[in-house]
Amino acid sequence: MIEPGDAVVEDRGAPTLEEVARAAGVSRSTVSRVINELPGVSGRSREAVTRAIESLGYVPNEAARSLVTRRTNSVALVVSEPGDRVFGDPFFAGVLRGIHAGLSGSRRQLVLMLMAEDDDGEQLEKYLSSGHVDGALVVSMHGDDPLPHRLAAAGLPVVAGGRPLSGSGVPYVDADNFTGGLLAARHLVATGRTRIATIAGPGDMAVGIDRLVGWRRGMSEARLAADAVAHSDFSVDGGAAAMAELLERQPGLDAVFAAADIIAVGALRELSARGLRVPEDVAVVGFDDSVLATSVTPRLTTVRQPVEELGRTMTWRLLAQLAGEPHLPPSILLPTELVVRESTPPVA
Amino acid sequence: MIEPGDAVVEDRGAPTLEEVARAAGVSRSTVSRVINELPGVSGRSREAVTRAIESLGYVPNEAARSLVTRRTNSVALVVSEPGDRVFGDPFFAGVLRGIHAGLSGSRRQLVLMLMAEDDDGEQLEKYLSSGHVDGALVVSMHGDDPLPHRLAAAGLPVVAGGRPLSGSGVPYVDADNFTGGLLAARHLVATGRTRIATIAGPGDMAVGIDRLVGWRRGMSEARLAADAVAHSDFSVDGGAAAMAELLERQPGLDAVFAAADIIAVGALRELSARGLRVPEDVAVVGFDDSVLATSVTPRLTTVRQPVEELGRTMTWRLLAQLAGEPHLPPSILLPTELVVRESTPPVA
DNA sequence: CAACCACCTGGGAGCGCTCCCAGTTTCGTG
DNA sequence: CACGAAACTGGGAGCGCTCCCAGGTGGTTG
Repeated sequence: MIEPGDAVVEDRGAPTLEEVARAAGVSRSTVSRVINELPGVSGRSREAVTRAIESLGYVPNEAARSLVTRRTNSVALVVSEPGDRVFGDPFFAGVLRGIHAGLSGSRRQLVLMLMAEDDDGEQLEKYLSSGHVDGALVVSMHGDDPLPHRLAAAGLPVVAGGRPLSGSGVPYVDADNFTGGLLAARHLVATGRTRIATIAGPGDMAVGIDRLVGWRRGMSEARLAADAVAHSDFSVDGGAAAMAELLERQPGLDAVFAAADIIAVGALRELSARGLRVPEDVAVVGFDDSVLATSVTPRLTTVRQPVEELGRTMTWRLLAQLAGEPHLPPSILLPTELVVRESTPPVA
Repeated sequence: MIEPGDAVVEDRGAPTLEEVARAAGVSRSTVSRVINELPGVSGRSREAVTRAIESLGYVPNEAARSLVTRRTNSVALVVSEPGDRVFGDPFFAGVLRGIHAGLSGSRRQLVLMLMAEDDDGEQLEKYLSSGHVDGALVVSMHGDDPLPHRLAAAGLPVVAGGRPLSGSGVPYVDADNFTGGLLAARHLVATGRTRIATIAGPGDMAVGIDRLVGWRRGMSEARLAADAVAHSDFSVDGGAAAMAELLERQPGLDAVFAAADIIAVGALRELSARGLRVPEDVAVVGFDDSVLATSVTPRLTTVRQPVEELGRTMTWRLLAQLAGEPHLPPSILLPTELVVRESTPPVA
């Protein structure tokens, strides 16, 4: 109960534009101009406003701003995978770091959206395509995921991380996996191996396919048979199983290109279990140049992809699109390079 | 140029409440009531509104709503660490999964905020404490991080993941690291080891301290000296270096408790490099029960902590607080348990 | 010195929603 | 059958901001 005579304490909520204006002795409009760094404000006013903002600790109300500008100053990072796989993956960690770096300085927030296991994306699609975010970065593991395309079709600016298998025209950023596979094959050939196998990634992912195709190309360049192929998911156990399968089929193989370091680790385990020495009996090349590559013995020759750069580039591409920049490349391939270590010495 | 006579196409933006109301033949208010599941709407109206919403594909404008309710329906996940460490860490991945699970069904978005390397948190603190999110989950690696406390002091509901070192009263959820360390020590004692060392985590983190203190307690229970202590960060190399240090100081040690599986992996590497066999010469216990524990040979005895549960509990605690629930526990400790594998057999 | 322009400033309108209150209808009861 | 209560409904106000336009002020020019 407020008694007459009580000092009614002023609402101590966040200060508004209006209050800043009053404190600075100018109008709402002028404060707004200062905040948005628009021209047409005298030095004197600008300074008064800046001081008032400082002393009141004013922070613009994003909701109010968003209501009128129809921009949210946020972009979504959509991970369309049960999450188990993606987080904890050093590859993804690097991408995320790149995204963050690319976003810093743009005053935009990152809204993380994980696809629920039981969700068909309906919910998510509706949410995203109805103005809650300005754009979306979609990291799909499975290249045939329809989500990126559907979001783009709904008018939301989208950049995919990794080439979507369905050539849907969604702009994407990816590492040059084809060249990576090619480099690996060429390197193994150059070291003198001839019975070269590969453990490719899943056949329904672009990474799986592209690296495999690159390897095939390298094999055919050298006129070697390119039929020792096994597939594996990105896990140690998967890699081990695939290695076992290859050894059954091709007991005499002398080299293997694994489509990921983690797969290579599994291969190492299986080779060791069978008493095969690396690199003396079998040379091994990985992919990623993750921390794994240098943690195992022997340290892995591997194909390095610019992970952080990938995240940064995705973000740049999206922000540029949001800024309405013309002549943006529809998609971008980042270079991969071979890093030679002890797992692939030249044969004596 | 719009010529007179041109059919001016109606703005095809997202439909508004007003339009839904018109389509359903009711008022704005009634539609609002339906959307917010408030009582006091006849079945007939409710149905008409539902149909209209469906057919127009209406999605509420969060900004407008947020402007008046002063709620944003989003919570921040603050990772106050350069990110390099945190993402890619399977521990964090599990926590994140738990957070997501805890959030699903609450209609709240997760806004990811990584602390920039060069930032002192000023920016972040200002942003967070001025109404941009309803609450924050703070995952700090370093326990003396002032951020959780400062956010809470600014009036933002905050739950910390991991015990903040400065006993600032911020509610937190953590694994029972003390008991974990205790269990590890007791187990090693029970298997017949007597010269037991530990590689603790960093001394400025609660995990480092609590696990160490638990181990010390276990050692003193058994009237064993608890002075073979080295510290390490959470990395393979750090673990190896610490192991080396311990072996210099205590050449005859027969067991080591590493405060993390990744540290244990480093220890294994160093032991192997020095020709010491695990478990014959030295028994090893890890912590986390991460995928690492079962990837190495021999598979590690380790202390399991309920990682996903941790994330879920943090989220639950925060949402409960936001909902204004009374009698919330200020902080919560989740149980840890020992998982025995081949790295710690009883001595013959 | 009138006329003009460039520069700056302030206030009104309105973004889409929730909340409040006043009205209207419907129903149960004496 | 009248009356009050309960159930439902609709419109106004206003959240804090941006955008637009109508002014005001000063300086330059013919």
